[in-house]
Amino acid sequence: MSAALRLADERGLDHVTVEEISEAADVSPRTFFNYFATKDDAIIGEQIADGPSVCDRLLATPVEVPLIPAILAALTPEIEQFQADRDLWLLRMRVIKDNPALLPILVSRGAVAEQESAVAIATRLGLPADDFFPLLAATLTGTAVRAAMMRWADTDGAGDLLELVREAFGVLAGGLQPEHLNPEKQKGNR
Amino acid sequence: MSAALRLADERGLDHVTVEEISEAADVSPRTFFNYFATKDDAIIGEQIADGPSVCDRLLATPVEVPLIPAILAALTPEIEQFQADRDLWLLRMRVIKDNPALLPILVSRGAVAEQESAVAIATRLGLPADDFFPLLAATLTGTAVRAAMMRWADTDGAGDLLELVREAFGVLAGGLQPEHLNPEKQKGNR
DNA sequence: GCGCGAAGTTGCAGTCCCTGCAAACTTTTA
DNA sequence: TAAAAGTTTGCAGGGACTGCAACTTCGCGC
Repeated sequence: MSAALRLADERGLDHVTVEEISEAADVSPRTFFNYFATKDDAIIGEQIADGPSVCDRLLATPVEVPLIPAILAALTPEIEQFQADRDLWLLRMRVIKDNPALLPILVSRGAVAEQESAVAIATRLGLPADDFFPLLAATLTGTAVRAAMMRWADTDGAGDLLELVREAFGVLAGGLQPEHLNPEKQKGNR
Repeated sequence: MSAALRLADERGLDHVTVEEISEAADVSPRTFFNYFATKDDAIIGEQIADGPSVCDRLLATPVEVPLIPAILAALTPEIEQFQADRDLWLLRMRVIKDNPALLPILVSRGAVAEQESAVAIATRLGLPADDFFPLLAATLTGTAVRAAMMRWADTDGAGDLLELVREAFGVLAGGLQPEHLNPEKQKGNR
């Protein structure tokens, strides 16, 4: 994975062959494919295998807690994990940004987790499993997290990822009003 | 495109080769690739080449109109176009649902348009082009539209797509409160 | 140390996606 | 009717990916 990321960052993903990656990693190309189904998978990584744990945490949160804070709380440990693997993720996001074909793949990985989250949200709210709202809530919050990560990567990890996610959730909770952005910055302005 | 959709629907995308598609369409495989960069492109289609027009309409809407209604209005003609090509899109969405690998591609097509919309939103609100909010608003609304389309396809196009999009935007505007869903249905309940 | 089975690694053959190039073919224009 | 412009096609080839069978590696009881 590191070999793939490094080479893709240096030369661009399509100018790197699986043969080169495997050579850099000291394995045969065949072995590469024993671990990654596709070349792209070596860049994206196993992914936020958080599906289960996020859902578990979401279900464990008391029902009194409003939806958005509950989701945010359930997500927090994952976010912190991202920050812990800061360099890995910044490199990964840079490569993804330079190879737009990868972004959709990143999204689709989240889609599975979102599907599961949707079910958790439905049970939380006592809605039928096939209601539109839980799905919508899951995909929208997932998008918010992803946007925050992009933003984080765009600023080279200068800001605090968790804070960015909070901002994004704030906008979401506030009904997409610009005023709800950057609450802490606006505090300083008043 | 129809040949590709038909065959993919019948057998599953990975059990159809480009050679078969081109044969069904009475062209050579080489010609296929003159029109579609990838096999997947034949399924997804040229796509919502609405990028420009949606932005234009958004910029043309008076600034007094709140953001969400403005975006909804700018989107409406496209949505209606989807409904007009109902069968095409329902088939397409079914194939996409059966081949999850395609979903990311659909998303990425929208991503370009979203990027442009973000700029339009920024100018509309008088925010700097690199502000977080416009990007967030563009990706969130894009996600809402996509979720509505999925929902529409899931119900086999039974409901009204535009109405579903309105519901999704309502949830978005209402800060992700379940109460904001299905306003017209709730009317009947009161 | 020695067989032995499980697990991991590799090579090979083959399919399919996709590309550049140049030759044919078709249509338009003069 | 001949040249120009636009399309379609075949061909050669690179690279992703898979199934299979052989080969190494490693731990373990003897």
